[in-house]
Amino acid sequence: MLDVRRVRSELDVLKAGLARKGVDPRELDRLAEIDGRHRRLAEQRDTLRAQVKQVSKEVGRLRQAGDLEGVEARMAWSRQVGERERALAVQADEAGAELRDLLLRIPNVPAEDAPDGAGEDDNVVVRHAGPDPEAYAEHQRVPHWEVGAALGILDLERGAKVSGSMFPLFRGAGARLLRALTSWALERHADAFEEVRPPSLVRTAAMVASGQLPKFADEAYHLERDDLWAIPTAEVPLTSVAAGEILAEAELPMRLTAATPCFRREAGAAGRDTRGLIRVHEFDKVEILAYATPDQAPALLGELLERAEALVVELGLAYRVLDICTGDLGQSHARSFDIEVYAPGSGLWLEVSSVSWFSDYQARRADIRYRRRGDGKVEHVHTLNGSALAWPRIWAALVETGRQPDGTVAVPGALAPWFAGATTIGSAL
RNA sequence: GGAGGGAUGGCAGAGCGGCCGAAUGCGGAGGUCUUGAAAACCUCUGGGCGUGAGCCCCGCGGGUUCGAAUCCCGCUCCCUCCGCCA
Repeated sequence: MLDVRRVRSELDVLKAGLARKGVDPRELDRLAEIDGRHRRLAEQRDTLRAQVKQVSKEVGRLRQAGDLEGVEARMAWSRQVGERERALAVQADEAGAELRDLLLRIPNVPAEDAPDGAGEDDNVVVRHAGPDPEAYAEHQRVPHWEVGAALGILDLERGAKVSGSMFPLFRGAGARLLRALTSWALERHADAFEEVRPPSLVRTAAMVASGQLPKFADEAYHLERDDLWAIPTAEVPLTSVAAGEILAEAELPMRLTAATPCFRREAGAAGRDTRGLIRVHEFDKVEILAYATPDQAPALLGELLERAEALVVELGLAYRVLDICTGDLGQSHARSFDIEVYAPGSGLWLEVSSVSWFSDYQARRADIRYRRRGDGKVEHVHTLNGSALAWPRIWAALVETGRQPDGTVAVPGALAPWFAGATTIGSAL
């Protein structure tokens, strides 16, 4: 969430910044109004409270001295003031709750250098590598759901039987391919990232901290009986690892990586891209995440993007990198880059990674701070994260790109250690 | 799931309803001394809100009271034992 103090000191700057995300400036006026009301009430409450405290101390003293009349008089007075104090406290709390609720819904300010734009059509392609979409051969023009069914490595019907549509079931070499991707990616990040295996079910507080709640509750699976949420991404548990803590600057940047299942209801996307693996309710993903000082953040954003990109390159996929425009940035995001791979059989660019910088927006929600080395001051960290990578869409692109004239699929060289000598899927395995 | 015990500052650990935002020890920072270091001694050392007076925070949320770290209720987490279990 935003720093309320900025609402007081640089309201116009915030309005201008958030206007780039399409936020109505009147939202901020409302925020300023509630903040002012809250502060006035709190001040009045504190004044009364100070009086009660002072008089209460006198009561103690007078009782020691044996002045029972003085005690009675002050207790009566204090009772009255206390009543007014409680009434004001209720009002102040209401205003405080309203303020917090609004604050949790107002998006992060985009970074200066994020490109302007209204929506996804205005995202900027900053890099493009690999064959052009037209350059693929005819045998690569088969969609992955057909390739997968023909080779017996993807069984969407059985997945649907067990859990419903958009719950894929991988078999044989198809399942092995997913496992290989996860192991390989974790090992590729092991040089600088601590591997974590976090819980996949989290408390409401964790969902609020990273920004999924309160706004996007419909997108997440909620286990009502236990009041737990199925994580939509490892970002959620990893961001809350340091929640409520004050880290030492020497610990930063703290880099974490995790492979987890991800669950998404896709409530807003009913009927769109439902074919094959393009949009599913459950998928596996390796996430990389960092806590950093504000100074470290820009370099880390580049580092995370490089890592995600390197994986796509090693898998031999055509891809492009998009600089996400202000109108398409997520609520918590200050800056994001997406990586899309080309799937020649489906004829689609598929988003397989989103690398983002959240400035101190998530850290404020999660209350993650660090103590500066020099002056010992405490301030919020910056958080950054990225997928590296999301596997079902990679699986789709890999199967389509690697399809050979005989219908088998070539195993990417990077994954050879997991395929026991086999170089193709479909023949031997 | 059942029974009991616990939660206090970076850590350990005191705390009678009022003089407790909190003793003491350790740790950390600075200083004196020293050629340097150690030891010793001295000082400082939680977070948040507020322009300020001041206010809030002793796991979290309520309550009792003139006044709550301290009493009452609910919740969470940790430990021990029993049950169940991959």
